[in-house]
Amino acid sequence: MADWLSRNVRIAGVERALKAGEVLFRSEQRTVGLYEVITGKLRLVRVDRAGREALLHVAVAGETLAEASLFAPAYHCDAIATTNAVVRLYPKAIVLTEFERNPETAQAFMAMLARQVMKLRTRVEQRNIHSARDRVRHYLALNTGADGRNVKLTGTLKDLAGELGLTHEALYRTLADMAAAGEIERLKGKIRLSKPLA
Amino acid sequence: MADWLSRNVRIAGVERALKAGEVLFRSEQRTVGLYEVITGKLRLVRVDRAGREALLHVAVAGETLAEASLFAPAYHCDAIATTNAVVRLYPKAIVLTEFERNPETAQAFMAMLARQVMKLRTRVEQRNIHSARDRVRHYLALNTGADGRNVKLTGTLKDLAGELGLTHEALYRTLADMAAAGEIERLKGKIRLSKPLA
DNA sequence: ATCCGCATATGATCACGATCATATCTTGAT
DNA sequence: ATCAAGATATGATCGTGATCATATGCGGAT
Repeated sequence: MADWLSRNVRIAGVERALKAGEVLFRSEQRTVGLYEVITGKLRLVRVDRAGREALLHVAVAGETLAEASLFAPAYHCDAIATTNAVVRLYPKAIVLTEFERNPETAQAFMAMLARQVMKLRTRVEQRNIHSARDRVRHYLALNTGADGRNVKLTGTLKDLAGELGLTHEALYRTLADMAAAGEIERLKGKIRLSKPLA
Repeated sequence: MADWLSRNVRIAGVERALKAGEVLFRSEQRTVGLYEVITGKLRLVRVDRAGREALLHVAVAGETLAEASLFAPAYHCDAIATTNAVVRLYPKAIVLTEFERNPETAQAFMAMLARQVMKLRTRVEQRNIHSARDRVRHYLALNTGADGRNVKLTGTLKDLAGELGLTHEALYRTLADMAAAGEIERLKGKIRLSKPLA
């Protein structure tokens, strides 16, 4: 994570611990930089005057957050710790001058953003699939290893369910059904497709 | 659209017309640059050996496409015209040297990518909302004008339904219900919230 | 060895959005 | 003025994923 930033930037990172519920920044505040989530969860929300929150994103450990703040004078949403959390701040001025001074860093950052865009577009597309089974198939098809047969599972099935936009129950059932139908094989820490596709 | 690129880059753009079904590029091919969709629709897919397609994204007019190709030696998916289409190619070398020569262009590009990431994250979050009504509420809350009361509708309701990941029928019904319940007012080309939230 | 917390299941029920069908209204072209 | 195509509705039915409940398995802490 944060492999996009040069050593110069990384050493300029400032860690900060947040208690659950604590506010990292609020809309309209002057931007100080972008953050990396080290541990815990933050939520990005837009809040109306009545205090209702509209959820924009939940950032978890390893993710970067408020990238657009580099190019804007003020934040456009609120960031609030959902759990106890630790974040690392990369000050705007340092990052931007590093980009100017060292085009390679700038390119690495662009590449990281471009990859994220790709990934997110794919996820949006995945959510257009209504059938749980087809959604799982879509995920498996896009995550097979080089052999086109094995899909390594990182994290728990519950996490995967969240990533797929399914309830864990639905995922458990779907996987059980697919295994019963002989479509997949369930191994320790991975899933194997019965008929490889690559 | 493409307001991120400097004049130098824009004039280097090369247009190309595609017939429906025509392939723009295939996975593994050497990258020549990124594209902007001028008219029509392209789909980005990953194809397995059996010829099955896994849809990654559908790019429509105004969108940019294959941004990550700037930083990779080969494409990682196939791009196929779904309709007759016109695209404009911005050659990799020109774009990249422009980034080095003119940091402002680089920053504009980064900013564009960062905004896209934001937007896509928000959309993914929106898709986590299951109730059609709440999904519409989420959309309205995030798209009110400065007065916190009016939401301008660009395009048709059908388009909006697609953006929300609902069928048009579901959206029509939901809007009708919300209007009947006095939650919203339906004006020409816009929707007004009965109780403003900002 | 025991206990606790959480992941993993699986069952029963239900709400709700998808789907298919049909009708009206709007818009633009000729 | 006429016509066609597409957007906007609205009705009826159905499938399936969400929800609530309950049980078991498993790993880690003490």
